[in-house]
Amino acid sequence: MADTGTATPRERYRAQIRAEIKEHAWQQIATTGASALSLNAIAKQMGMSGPALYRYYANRDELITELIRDAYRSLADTLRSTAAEAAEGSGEEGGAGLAGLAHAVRDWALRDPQRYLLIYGTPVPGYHAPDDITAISSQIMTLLLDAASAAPPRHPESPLDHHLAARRAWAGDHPAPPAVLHRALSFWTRIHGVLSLELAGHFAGMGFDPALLFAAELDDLLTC
Amino acid sequence: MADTGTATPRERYRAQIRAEIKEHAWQQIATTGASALSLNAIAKQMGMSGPALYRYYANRDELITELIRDAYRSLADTLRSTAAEAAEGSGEEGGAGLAGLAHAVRDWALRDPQRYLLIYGTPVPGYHAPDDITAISSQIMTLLLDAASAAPPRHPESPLDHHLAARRAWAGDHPAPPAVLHRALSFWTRIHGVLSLELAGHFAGMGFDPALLFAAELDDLLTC
DNA sequence: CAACGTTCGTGATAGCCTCTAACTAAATCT
DNA sequence: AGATTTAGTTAGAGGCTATCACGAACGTTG
Repeated sequence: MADTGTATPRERYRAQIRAEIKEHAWQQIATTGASALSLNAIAKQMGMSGPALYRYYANRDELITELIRDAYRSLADTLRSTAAEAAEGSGEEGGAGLAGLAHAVRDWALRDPQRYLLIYGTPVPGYHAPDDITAISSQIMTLLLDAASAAPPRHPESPLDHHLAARRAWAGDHPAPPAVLHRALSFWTRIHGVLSLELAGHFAGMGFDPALLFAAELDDLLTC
Repeated sequence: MADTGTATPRERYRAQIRAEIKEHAWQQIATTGASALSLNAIAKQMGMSGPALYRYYANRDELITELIRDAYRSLADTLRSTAAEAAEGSGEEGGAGLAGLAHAVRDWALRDPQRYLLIYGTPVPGYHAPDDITAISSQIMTLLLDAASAAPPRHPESPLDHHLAARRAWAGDHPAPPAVLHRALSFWTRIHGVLSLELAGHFAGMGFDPALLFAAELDDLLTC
């Protein structure tokens, strides 16, 4: 994560403490949620006094921003390697790429639900992510567009397709046709819809298996 | 909301103060999010000292729970009247009910995004809603099932349908066939997926019109 | 090696928060 | 009118974020 190879001992020590702080932060977020994250509590857990943490993070926001950045990076890495494996294994099996990405996202999210919700959950109204984070999120979008390009479009072009064709700046310089832009967006929203309701516990008392609903949603998305 | 007709003056005064507190709370939530809700700040806004509020709400959690309850009630009322209008206007126009509900949900959510996110956004890990709130949420589910029943199933039965047929307790005593249970769940997850990403601001920098994506998603949901 | 500047961690402190407790004043009930 | 319930106050405990001044450890450099 932080290259501890080439640096002064002081910088290596500093990087290690920062990493240790983040570990405690993740642990705390996993159990109490991001809104209850306490720098003070982390400091106590690490055996030092409260204000000491401010040597490593200027404030609570900066720590949370770095957690968000790491979460995005982790998701992007996961999806990148999933896409690479899919491209290697089967030559061009339309939709297998998207299915692989879908399951990779769900596995990643279930591994630490609060980490997913830190990215895609309720945002704090004032917060604006720095540019390098939005860059990672557009890397993720590119992966989705690549996978969506492999699956052939099945629908006649919708009014949305024309709209997207004109406003395709968010796709960067990706050469996907309008139908693929649409397909990637729809994939994103549908996966997020079923997954976020599961993570938020809205299926908890209902008795059915969320994995089956996810699979059905994915199947419908790919074959319909 | 609270029946101020039949009660002692003291009870009416109390109910009015509680309502006033909630109004300030909603205002605060709309601008700073639910996690930053401060009883102290509300008290100051109302011109009284901090601890005075604890005469009306035992603690912060109780206030937030009541806000969640009111939000659910408001959404349920909105959808109920939308469903009633749809049933009255056009006799049985398959899918018009679902489309009406979808737009009603979106309009309701856009009117106060934080109110939607209070219900369907990131939950506090420890929190468990009281029974009367889950009762309202199952009323909403019943409205969805009613509307979904009107639209004929277009798909062959999926493996999920069998699963849902066996575990239909969450549908209460609703006589919907398995395909309709599936349809209602899919409607919920898809509407929530596109809507929650919009409300969370994930489409903000992308340039396209979220309303068109919502409409396309709804159209695909109904016609496919 | 010794002096120096940098960095780390500390306690003290301000200001915010939730929430409790003791007390006063007002309204209601008998 | 007197007794009781209730509303609101201040004081304060304990938590939090964050700043500041200070001493102690560290690395570098003459």
